[in-house]
Parts: sequence; structure tokens; C-alpha cells
Amino acid sequence: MPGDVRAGLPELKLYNTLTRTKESFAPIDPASVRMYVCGPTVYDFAHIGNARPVIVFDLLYRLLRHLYGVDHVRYVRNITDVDDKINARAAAEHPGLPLNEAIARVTFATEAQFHDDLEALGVLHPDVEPRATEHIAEMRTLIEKLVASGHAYVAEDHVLFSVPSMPDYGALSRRPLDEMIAGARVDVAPYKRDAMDFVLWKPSKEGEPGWPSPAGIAPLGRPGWHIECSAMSWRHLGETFDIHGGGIDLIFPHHENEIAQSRCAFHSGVMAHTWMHNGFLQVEGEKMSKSLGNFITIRQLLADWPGDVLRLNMLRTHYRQPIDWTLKGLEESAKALEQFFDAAAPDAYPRPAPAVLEALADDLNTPKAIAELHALKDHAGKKALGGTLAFLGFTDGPLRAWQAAKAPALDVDLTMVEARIAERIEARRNRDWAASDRIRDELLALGVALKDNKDGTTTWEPKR
RNA sequence: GGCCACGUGGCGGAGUGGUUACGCAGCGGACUGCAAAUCCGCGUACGGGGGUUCGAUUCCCUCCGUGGCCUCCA
Repeated sequence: MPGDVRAGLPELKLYNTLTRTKESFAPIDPASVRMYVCGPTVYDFAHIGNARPVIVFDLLYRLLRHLYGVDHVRYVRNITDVDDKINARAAAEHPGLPLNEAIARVTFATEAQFHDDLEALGVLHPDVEPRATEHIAEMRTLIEKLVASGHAYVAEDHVLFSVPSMPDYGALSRRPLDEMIAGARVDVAPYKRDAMDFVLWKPSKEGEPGWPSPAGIAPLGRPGWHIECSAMSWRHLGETFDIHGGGIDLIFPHHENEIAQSRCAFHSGVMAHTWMHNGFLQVEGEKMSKSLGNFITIRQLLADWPGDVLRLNMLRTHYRQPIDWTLKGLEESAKALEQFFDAAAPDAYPRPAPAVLEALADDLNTPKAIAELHALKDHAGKKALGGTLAFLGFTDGPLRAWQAAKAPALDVDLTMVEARIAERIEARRNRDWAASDRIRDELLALGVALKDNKDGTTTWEPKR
């Protein structure tokens, strides 16, 4: 490598769920830093909780690209397009269609909605966005490997992963096997050898999507939930890679099972070196759920706020902390963003100010980074602020459009306003404060707010 | 029940073994004919109780509270 591309850059530290400590990040290959993040299951509009990992890991992606070079980072975020919820949705929405066609419609439409949402949130496209249904072959290969090595077995046309075959299963979630078995509240399927065993492949029911099964199973089948991520990360990032991210709720069982599948299939001690998990989101102090009626989609929020405000609001809390999503918070975020863009030079080259970069390099300390943004606003150059905002994924266009749209429509005669202002200046020159104040009040009633500037001029702006 | 997080000033939210986070709101001041805008300044916080320490918000124990996972879930 010609010189050290990272010279002068801060050391990146990331909290690793696997070790429960903040560690210095050292990629397997600095020329190809590899990150996998669990993406959405496409059956409905994404909610604001779904937006959190997408925004957080987008920021990490931007940071990695800055530290290692745009062409030296490979970011994979999958689309899960095979799932019972998708099937149910498809049957409900398109009752007249064959199920497979209905499913295609649902997943296609949902994926498009998701992409629209992310664009509004300022999220970059990952380098690869693989779909589960396009990686069935890889899944089958993995399953065959696992069966061949004794880590999986066939029972009643299912393939199950044998958890006891992996002695250190549970390391990520820190759940020793015996405890889990003791505390298991699950109905154990009779064909499981062990209560903890999980499904890699299952037979498709009549009318469900199905693919040729592995391991000599005759009927068509479909994959279990966990195998797809092992297959897609393998295909696009290799047997071992640097970072695997997702929501904290995925630690168990999803990520634990991914690790089991990948490590046992490749006889490896490691799937990903760094495991990162974002905290959960609540809405106005309550858990978000459909039954409480506080279930908010990204799309609903975008009707009221520019995506950049949602993005800033998300980043005001450190990614590992729980976040309480509130209207008050959104209002504060909007205000801060307006201040930033009022103070920033437009179309600045995307480049993080050193203090912001340092904050981000410390396990994505975005609240600290935002504090530095305020410092830049007050003390540093407009270009530094503008460049940093651009680096962080903020653009002012939607914000400005939003400001214009929410401003009360002014139906005033500009010539009249200018005339009244001139009239008031004359009154003030004559120290006729009563007349001056009357004119100001009258214009304010029309939505025109006057400002007497230090240089003696008077300007106006729409009343806020 | 088991496991894992979290509890910071009015609110949001970083961080640290001993000096200021930062933002919003509030208050005071400057400026102004009065305002608006702007600028300056101010509050003196770390859930309760023990312990370690010269010293703890920061480490340990414990209690209380909140949330999450253990079943699909960002």
C-alpha cells in the first residue's frame, strides 16, 4: 500500500457485543473492509424502529469509507423476501392471485417503499443488497455442508441444526446451553433431537413458495429464517468478515444461530469479528406496538418532517442507548438543523471536521459529534460546518422546502408592504412611536414581521 | 423464573476517579424609542443505601425503578 492511507486519522474504536468491550477496530484486509447488516423483511411499511439500524450503520459506512477509502469498503444489507408474514400479507392483499405472484407484488412494492424512505433519510445505497430468494442455492450448499459434518440432521423432511454439536453455542448472547434448555418455554417439535435445535429448512405447504430441498429430501421446501444471512454474507463477504450489525433484539436467537451455521459450515472459530447492535426505540415513553396504537411508520413521519430532521433526531442519542422518540425531540432536532444550515456554507465538499471525526471514531459518539456541530456553528468557518453536515448525510434542500411549505401562505402586496415600511421609517424619524408601532402591528396581522436592523434599515420576514 | 441493559440538572443527552459537556426551555444583561433578531452571562445534576479511596456521578455490593431478550421482531 502506498504509504499509510490512515495517517493522521483517528483510531476507530467500536463496541463489540461478542466481548462486551470497546475495541480498536482492525480490519482483516484494510483494502476491503467488510460489513453485513440485517435488513428488513419486506411485507409492510418500515416503522421508525427499522430506521434506526439503517441510519446508524449508514453513518458507520460513511465513516469507514472516509477512513479506508470509498473503494475499500464493502457494505451488504439484505432484503428478506421469504417469510410467513409475507405469505400472509400476500394472501390477504391479493386473494385472487396465485400465491407466488401475490408474494412478488408485495415484496416488490414494499422494497420500493423502503428505498424511497431511505433516500429521504439520507441513507446511502449499500454496495450489495441481496435478496434471500436469490440465494437459495448457497443456502442449500451450506445445509449440505452442515449435514455432512454432523452439525445438522434430517427429520420428517426438515433439516435441523444440532445445537449440542457446537460446544460454545451461546457465546454472543452469553447464554450457557444448559440454562437455555432449562428455561425453554417453547413447544418442542417432536422431530427435534434437542429442544434448542433450530430449523434450517422446512417443507413447503401446498401453495407456498418452494424450492428443491437439500439433503435428499423429496418434497419442495423453504429456508428457515437464520440460514439466509449465513448464505448471503458468505456469498458477498466471504466465510469471515469484519462487522456484523443489527438491532439488539437480533442477538438471540438470530445472530447466535447465524454464527452457529457459518462457523460449523466453514469449521471456523469466527464468523464476524465485531458484532454491533443498536438499542431499541420507544415512542413517547411507551413501547411501540400496534395494539397501543403508537406504531409509526417512516412514511407517516416523512409527511410531517424532512428526512434530515428524522436522521438528526435519531443520531442525537448514542446508538447503543435506548431512544425515546417524541414530538418534542423532533421539534428540537428541526430547530437545531435549521440553525446549522443557516450558519453553513452551501454545497461544501463533504468532509468531516476533525473534532466530529474524532467523536465518530469513538464508537459512533453522535451526541458528541452534534455538540461539535454546535461549536462549529459558533466558532469555525461556514465551510467546515457545511462540509461536515454533508459528510454526515444531511442536505438542506428538503429542509428548505419544508420550511417554505409550513410557512403560512402570504397573500400580501409587496409594493404595499414596502410603502408601509417607508411610511414607518418616516414616522420613526419624526419620533412618532405610536404611528410606528401601529404600522408594525398592522403588518404583523398580515403575517409580515418587521425587524429594525442596526444599520437603520428595516426588513421583514414571514411571521413564524 | 433465567439472562442482559439502563436510571445524569425543568426536558433531551455526552462524559469522567478530583477542574465546563452540548442542546432546548427558563432567568438576567447588552443592543433597541419599545420590540424582534442577535450577542453575553446564569443554574451547579448525576435513582436509594452501603463499601473501596485522600477523594466517586465515575469502581464494587445491594436495593428500588424502567426497558429488552428467552416465541416473530430493528
